[in-house]
Amino acid sequence: MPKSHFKELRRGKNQSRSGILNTRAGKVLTPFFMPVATRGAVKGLQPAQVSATGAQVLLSNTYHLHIQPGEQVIKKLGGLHQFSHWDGPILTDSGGFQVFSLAKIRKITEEGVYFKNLASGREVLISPEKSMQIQIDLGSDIIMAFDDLSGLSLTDRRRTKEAVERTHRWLQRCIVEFTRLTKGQKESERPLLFGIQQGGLNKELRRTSLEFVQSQSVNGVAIGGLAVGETRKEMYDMLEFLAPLYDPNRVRYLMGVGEPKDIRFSIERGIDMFDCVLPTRNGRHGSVWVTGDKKLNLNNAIFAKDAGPIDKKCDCHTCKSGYSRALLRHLFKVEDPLAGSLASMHNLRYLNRLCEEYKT
RNA sequence: GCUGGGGUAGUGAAGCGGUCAAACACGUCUGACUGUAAAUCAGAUGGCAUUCGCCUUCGGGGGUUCGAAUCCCUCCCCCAGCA
Repeated sequence: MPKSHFKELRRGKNQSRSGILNTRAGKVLTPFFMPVATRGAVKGLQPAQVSATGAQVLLSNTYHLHIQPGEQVIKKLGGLHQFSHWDGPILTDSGGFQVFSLAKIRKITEEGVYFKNLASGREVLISPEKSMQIQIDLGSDIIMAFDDLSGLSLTDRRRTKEAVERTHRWLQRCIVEFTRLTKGQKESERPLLFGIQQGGLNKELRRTSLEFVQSQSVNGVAIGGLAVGETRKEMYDMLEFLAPLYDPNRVRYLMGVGEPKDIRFSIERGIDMFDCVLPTRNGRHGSVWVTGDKKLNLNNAIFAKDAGPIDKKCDCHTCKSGYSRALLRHLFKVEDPLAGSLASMHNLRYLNRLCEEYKT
């Protein structure tokens, strides 16, 4: 069992907790939200702008960076931190999500997953070992195991069971490869490895999977395969079910979530880490959160002459600088990318501020 | 003034006797996005009713025809060339 890298500092509302996660790139206060920088950059934002939203950790993607520009290029240029100008910790997703999101162009085998690279037409194999190698080459600080996300066959018990079992076998292969690749590194130099729990909407599978992952030599436990199309009630039921089963000494990461209310619910069910494309994707599409977890669509005509900021109570760069809803609507209408950037900063700040509420 | 080409819904632009309230694109309005194939996608877009449907449109006016945006006459306006 690896030395614990997580320290719980205090308990809060319901089952929430705050603590410190130690990574080789620095300490991180939990709970926290990670902006998504799939291809090495948070779309439309400079690292300093991302940092100013309160973000501590960035999430990048193994599959996409492997396809382009390739981990060898990044390694040669000093690693992902130097390449993308992000000094803080970086978590890389393993490519496991692409098993789900690119379902139409991939083939799952026991060896790994074959993806058809849409740009070149070539087949690309991502196996548990390959995923580890790529993430190590990228210089990731938090490495995710390569999992099999069964997605919406959530109700198909056989497929779900198969995915869970394969995820477990792949986790063991990931650990072996990770250990091999990091042999000789000091504890303080070694990246963290997180295992991913699956099980769809089947509680027994979820329980078994969580127990399995927590029995392994991993630094953190991730909940995968939620928020992929099931109802909110189904997701909440599962988070409620899992809450008492977590290892108290390890950090817990709910992958791909999400909406402010979902993050609140999850923090109060013991989750420490989140990531999601919503703040940035929605931001680019004109959708912003305002006090009360409400959503506004800045494209709407009612904002055409609205001189106010997105949210009077917000302390983000966009709101503090006095950019009006009218300006933002106009910039969205004329498709100026500045609109998406300003809205993304606002949304990221909204989620980071939400997490900060649980830190004291 | 002559010759030729045009005037179609917010814009551009199809249609050239019936299946035309009128393709398509843009614009506009609304919605959706949860480990990013996503600065993307979906729907609506003459009026009213919004279930059947009804009403008013294709520069203006007048004809032909069972029936016209589509054919004829006339007027108005644009564009090109020639005077």
